[in-house]
Amino acid sequence: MPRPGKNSYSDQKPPYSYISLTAMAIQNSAEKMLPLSDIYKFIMDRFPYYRENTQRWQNSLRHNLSFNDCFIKIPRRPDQPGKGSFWALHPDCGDMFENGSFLRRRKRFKVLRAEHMACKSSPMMHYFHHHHHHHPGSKLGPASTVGRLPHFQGYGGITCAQPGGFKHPFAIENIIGRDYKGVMASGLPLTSVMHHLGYPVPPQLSSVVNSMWPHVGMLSESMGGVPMPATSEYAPFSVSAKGLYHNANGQTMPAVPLPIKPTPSLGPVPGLTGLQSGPAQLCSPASVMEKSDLLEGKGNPLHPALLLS
DNA sequence: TTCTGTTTAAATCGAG
DNA sequence: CTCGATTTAAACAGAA
Repeated sequence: MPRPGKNSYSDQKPPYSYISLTAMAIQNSAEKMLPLSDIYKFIMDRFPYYRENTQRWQNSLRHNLSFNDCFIKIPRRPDQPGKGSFWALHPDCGDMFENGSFLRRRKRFKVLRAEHMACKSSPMMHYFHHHHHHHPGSKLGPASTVGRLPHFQGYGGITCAQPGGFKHPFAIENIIGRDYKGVMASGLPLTSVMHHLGYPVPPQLSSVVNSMWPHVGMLSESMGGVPMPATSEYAPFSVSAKGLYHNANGQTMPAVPLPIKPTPSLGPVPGLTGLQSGPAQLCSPASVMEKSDLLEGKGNPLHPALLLS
């Protein structure tokens, strides 16, 4: 039993890596994306250990955000106040936490230089292409490993912010808000809707976007059935409605759905490399080689902390 | 100025 | 022990 006043087990360093902690925070948010400050907040709120030496661990945290490709930056809309971008999980980092240890991943996914550079020059284009790639045709389908985020729901029945399953920030629901069903039913082109809502929709991307959005919805596939880890050191905590952003109409309005980071591919994307234009100015050869990529592994689910009480 | 974000380098730790 | 993931430190640029 933890003793009040004294250091208790809860003050010990949590058995999670910064990557895990950050992902927990992001996953816990309604929009599946958070500004840096909210990530800090999330961690400090439930892990007393991180209420100290903030300068140190926050620097490490930021390093992780930048260094790991599993985290992507999503720009704020001009009308959204606040500093910095929103951080989200890369759609393909689904198995990141299935490696038996929350401390470290088993291995990292290496990306080919060509693909890396390709995505640098045109993130959005690459993003869509990338996803188009492992989607429909795949033998694996929606609930398959690729293109889905892991079991965040169903932890011992403890609630998560998204009962219906994970909603990627780029998911249609998060882009156009809850009216999306009506919108889809209306038959209006997605790009029209996006444009109407103020999202930039490059003309040359229209066709791609329109064909892609419907599929992005598969990311919200719920896993469920994930057993609660035996270790209950870190009790569940409650979900606070963070990461929610509204426009003047009170409608949920996530930031611009435009990934900045390169989106590593899990496989070849035939015929797509020719679509980008211009050099990859943001992509230094060194970083291409060193940058970590998607995570891979298997084992367990992210856990306890995710569940708030 | 403080906060964000990127990057390099080195130390540390775990798994095999 | 080695390899590679993670952590820590630190320099630095840029935005709010």
